[in-house]
Amino acid sequence: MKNNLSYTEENYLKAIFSLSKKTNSAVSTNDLAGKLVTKPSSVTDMIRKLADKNLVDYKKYQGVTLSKVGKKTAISIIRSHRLWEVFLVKHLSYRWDEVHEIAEQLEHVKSETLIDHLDAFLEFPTVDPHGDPIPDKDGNMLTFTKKLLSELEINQESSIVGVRDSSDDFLKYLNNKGIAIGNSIKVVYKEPFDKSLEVILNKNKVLITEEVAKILFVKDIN
Amino acid sequence: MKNNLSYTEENYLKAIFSLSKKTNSAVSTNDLAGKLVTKPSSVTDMIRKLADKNLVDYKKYQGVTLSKVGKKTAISIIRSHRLWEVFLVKHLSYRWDEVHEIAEQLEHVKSETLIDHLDAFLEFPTVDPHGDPIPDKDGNMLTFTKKLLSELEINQESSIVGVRDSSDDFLKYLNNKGIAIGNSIKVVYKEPFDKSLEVILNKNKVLITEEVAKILFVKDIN
DNA sequence: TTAATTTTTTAGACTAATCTAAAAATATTT
DNA sequence: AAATATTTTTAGATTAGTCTAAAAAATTAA
Repeated sequence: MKNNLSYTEENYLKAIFSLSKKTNSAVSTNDLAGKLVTKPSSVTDMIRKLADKNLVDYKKYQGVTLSKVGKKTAISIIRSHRLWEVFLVKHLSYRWDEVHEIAEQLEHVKSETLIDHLDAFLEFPTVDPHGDPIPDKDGNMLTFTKKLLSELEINQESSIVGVRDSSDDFLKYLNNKGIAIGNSIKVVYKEPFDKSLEVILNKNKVLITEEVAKILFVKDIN
Repeated sequence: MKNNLSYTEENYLKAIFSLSKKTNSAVSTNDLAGKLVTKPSSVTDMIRKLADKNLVDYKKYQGVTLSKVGKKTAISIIRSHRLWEVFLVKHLSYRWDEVHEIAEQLEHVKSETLIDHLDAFLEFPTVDPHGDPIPDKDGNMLTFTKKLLSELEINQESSIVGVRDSSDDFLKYLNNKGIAIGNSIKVVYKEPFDKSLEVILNKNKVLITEEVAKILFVKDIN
């Protein structure tokens, strides 16, 4: 039960989790090296080590998948990361585009109880400041398919869950328009000519350009 | 200005700081090895490295002292540690005897701004849950000489700043008697026979045994 | 002030995580 | 299916932090 993984091992598990989520299959050595900004040979070494610890399943040249324990571990690190992000934004007045790097460090703090205490203090949030779901202590989390606003069907009730990229200018734009994560949004008309969208945002009719619609993530409601 | 020290280097600086505080002179290789639970040869190696980075002053066989930069760094780590302890006790409902280990990890999280944000969130506390002073962002902190209650002179107004050792039983005892950090305390009579103390604690007369008086830390007021 | 003891340093080795360069396996093209 | 290209693994080296064992310096005792 006592894991005691190194900072590095934990980051590998997270990376494997996130890559296998996308492709839904075994993760290649090369992709992992890309994600972790390291060399494929280093990845092979580390995967071996993780396989020895039964955290991943691995056969030479076949890529790697998380074992049950490995997946559980990865999810608990993601939980930690996202809860810390909530803390930083909600209580330490960071903006959600500033917190990733700090949470990358905080997520590795080892304690049997810390994250559950933090969770309670934050009143059991279910999404982080980027709109990503936070696993609960058993590893369950909301599943929704995040898509770009530009891909949303007409009249589909949905809500804003995040942004793809976050320049300062874009954040100011969102602020100006009163757009925030959690807002309800529905496309009522797509202008064919310039692909701009007429949307109902928090009960107000607003015009959104294609450029913006390709940065905002939304999810369908129910 | 950009330090970027390793976890280990930071712990050496902290250890040197705390040992030189006590003896007020250069710290010996052996003492450092004892404090850090490592071998003297390892200490020599690391001190070399810290000396190369101008964090300590070191001459072979002469022990080591912190440089100006080294001292500043050590104090900022201590600041971080103690602020995190306040957070854990005040907001995550840990007891003050449970937080050290977690704070040992949190103190090493690197960010230009994190600790100042945390400080503001906690409303600029000046002492940690053990009663130790918290340096402000410029490194200044309250200085007081912590002593055992058993060493306190008759009629000296003082306050409780911490405990030396913290068993569960002792914490329960403190709870029972309504004794907490920050309470005002004054010895009005020392019984020569059993060395028990008659004290005024928060305006109430209380009897304290020698055993207890040797666990409680107090400081003189003004 | 020598001799014995203790402290500190040096030399050489180990582990974790990484790297480069080369070899082996797999995948893609023709 | 053979040739070519790509991916993955292996082999051997490097760095940080540690270790043991032995040598050197400093301290204490006789």
